[in-house]
Amino acid sequence: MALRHAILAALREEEASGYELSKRFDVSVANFWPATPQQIYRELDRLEADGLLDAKLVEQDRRPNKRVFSPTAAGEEELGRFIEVPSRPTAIRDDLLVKVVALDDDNAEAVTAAIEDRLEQSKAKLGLYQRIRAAMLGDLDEDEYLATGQQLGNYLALRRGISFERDNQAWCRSSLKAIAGRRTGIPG
Amino acid sequence: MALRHAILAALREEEASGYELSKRFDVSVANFWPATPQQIYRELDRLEADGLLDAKLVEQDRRPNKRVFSPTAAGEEELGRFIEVPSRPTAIRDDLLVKVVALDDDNAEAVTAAIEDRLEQSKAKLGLYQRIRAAMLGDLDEDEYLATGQQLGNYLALRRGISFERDNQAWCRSSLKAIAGRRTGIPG
DNA sequence: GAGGTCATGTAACAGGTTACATGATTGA
DNA sequence: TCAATCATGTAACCTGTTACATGACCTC
Repeated sequence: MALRHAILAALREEEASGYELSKRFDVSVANFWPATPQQIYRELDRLEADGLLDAKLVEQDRRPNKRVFSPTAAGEEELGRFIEVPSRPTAIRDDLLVKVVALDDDNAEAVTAAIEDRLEQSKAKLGLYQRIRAAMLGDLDEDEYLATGQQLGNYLALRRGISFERDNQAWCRSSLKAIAGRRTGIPG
Repeated sequence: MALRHAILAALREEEASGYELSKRFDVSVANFWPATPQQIYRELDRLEADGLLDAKLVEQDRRPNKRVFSPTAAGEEELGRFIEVPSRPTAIRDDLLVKVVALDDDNAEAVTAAIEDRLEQSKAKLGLYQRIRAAMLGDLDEDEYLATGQQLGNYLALRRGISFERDNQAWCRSSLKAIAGRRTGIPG
């Protein structure tokens, strides 16, 4: 049930509507807790019903009205409690590794293509993270940001995403090499 | 819907009952596609109903009978098709990073404890993976295994798990340092 | 005789995914 | 005028989690 807490944490930084929140999730939170707009809308309703969020209606001129949410005192407390209870170990569910364990002589080409595909995806993601990082750092270098930056938690989470993608790419490259090595050794 | 394909791939290596499969998932597949016994039993029933698995009843002497599953030709084909379709990017959902983005002066101690906890979990997991790796390698070294080992796909997936945990630990250590650095700077 | 393993399952629920609907405004 | 963006939602469905139940055997 960490989606609620991801939402509470995001709204604590800055209040937002469902639409705005889902945009923010796309760029930053998606790194560690992906969620579709539908999930977010549903959870916002529940959080409001449970008294953990305040909603206020903001009327706009040439745009649809929006409901802007921010945590209540109870919401802040709930977030505090969440931090105290033990985390379960990270669950990774990766299609690609399912394909890799199914590797055999007949599908080596398709598995290779799947890994190459992932490598490209990973490069794109890393590029995005690097741009977000540059924007966060501004004119500080990393050590300065770690010492004095405004959003240390966000920065640390972003670093996890960056090192994950780097690691991903290294794994893709070495696996491609290993599979190619086998294939050149096979007659045909 | 990769659970089905994870199961098909696992059964292709060696037929198994639901109980045996869930044990195997615990030790190796859990690395990239965790699943509870209940999920596995449900999916086995569906796979059989869809004609992708054959079930045979094995009667045992001093133990309950078991149903042992193996892929049908249609099951093999389904796995082949799965490998051809593009993978979605990995979804990581990590409680701990939700806590980290919620970091502030008041909860720094609790967040620190959560990271330390994760570091210990990660060490335990890495230890497990290393033991599995040693068992797979036997008396081969890594290069030899990559060139000639029987279960290249499994070995590559395991390597992903190992590097993920190493990376996890490096992140935990550097984050603990960054948070501690802040706290010594704060009066109190 | 208590607790663990072998073996399978039911039931209820929470969480995540996909498809679709609405309707105004803005920019190419 | 066509597509994109802003803004919110319903509905149906699939996947994952948790709790519980059964019963025999094995080991201490």
